[in-house]
Amino acid sequence: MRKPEASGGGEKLESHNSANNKLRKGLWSPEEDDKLMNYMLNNGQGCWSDVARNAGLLRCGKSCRLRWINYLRPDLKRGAFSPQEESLIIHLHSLLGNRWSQIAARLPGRTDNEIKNFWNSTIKKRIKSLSSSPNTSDSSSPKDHVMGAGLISMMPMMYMDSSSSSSSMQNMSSQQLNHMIDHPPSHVLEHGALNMSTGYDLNNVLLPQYMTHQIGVCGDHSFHGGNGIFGFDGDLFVPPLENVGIEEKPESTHENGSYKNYRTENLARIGNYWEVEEFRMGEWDFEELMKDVPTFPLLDFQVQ
DNA sequence: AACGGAGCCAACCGCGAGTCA
DNA sequence: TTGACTCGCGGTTGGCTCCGT
Repeated sequence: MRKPEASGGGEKLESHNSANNKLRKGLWSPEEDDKLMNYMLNNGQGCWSDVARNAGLLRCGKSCRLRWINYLRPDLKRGAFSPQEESLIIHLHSLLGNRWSQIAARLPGRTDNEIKNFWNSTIKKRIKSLSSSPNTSDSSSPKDHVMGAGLISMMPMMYMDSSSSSSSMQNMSSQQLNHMIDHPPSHVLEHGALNMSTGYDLNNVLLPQYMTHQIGVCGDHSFHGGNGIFGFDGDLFVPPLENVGIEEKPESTHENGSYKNYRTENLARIGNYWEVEEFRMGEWDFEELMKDVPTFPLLDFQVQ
């Protein structure tokens, strides 16, 4: 947190304005929040520097925008991330990398800043701590199929080429691991860890393990039954992205289309977790998938 | 009770992209 | 085409809170 201060700065160009010497920085006071909230509710969003001026705030437009988006917006969801949201973030991060705004757009009520902070603190820390766990080298270990051990075996492997070995992952320094977590190799972003047709061995550890953990993460939290984020209906596993707005595509499109739905053959329950004993993967072309990204439905507050 | 370290998270910063005159 | 300006994004900072000693 930053202490409120009455210094200039903020937006580059606004700093040219001598009046900006009075611009406030740092934490927002309740009075400022009230002013901005009232203005936004009455007038809607316009030019942010006008918002700042017209609302009677001694803030730069940029600061007003940030405050509105990250804190005052009425549709914001408060509180801790649910297991489903956590799983979705991990999944989306594996697809999108550090594109927090795009990830946030698929989590109603959550902001990019919130997700970024959550990732950098909670998830990254968890991944790191688990990476030092001796269990993570044995992908066949049952421990690997439950929440916790799953995250680390999932994340780095998603970023690995199938020719890489899990043991080489273990030899990575934490710095290297950090960098890889933050910056997935380009081949992952370009071709996608989910591009089943290019070099990812679907029949062994990589994706089965990943999918297992998606399930494991959810545990009893509404996964089974199809009402959760990761809907599960009969033996058809619905890819999470579909549930957050990707144009639905028929299952039979794998020849010319972009992907085919996952299909689980058998689910085995291990304690509170579900494990996929065997399932098949269809094709899911990442580039095709990403073509849809800009066309995802906007959240309500974005459509104005 | 006091202290210090670690973690969290609100907010800032710099940059690139888009728009318009 | 160019420059001024705004917007939005991702990375980073640093103050507050929590927790262990």
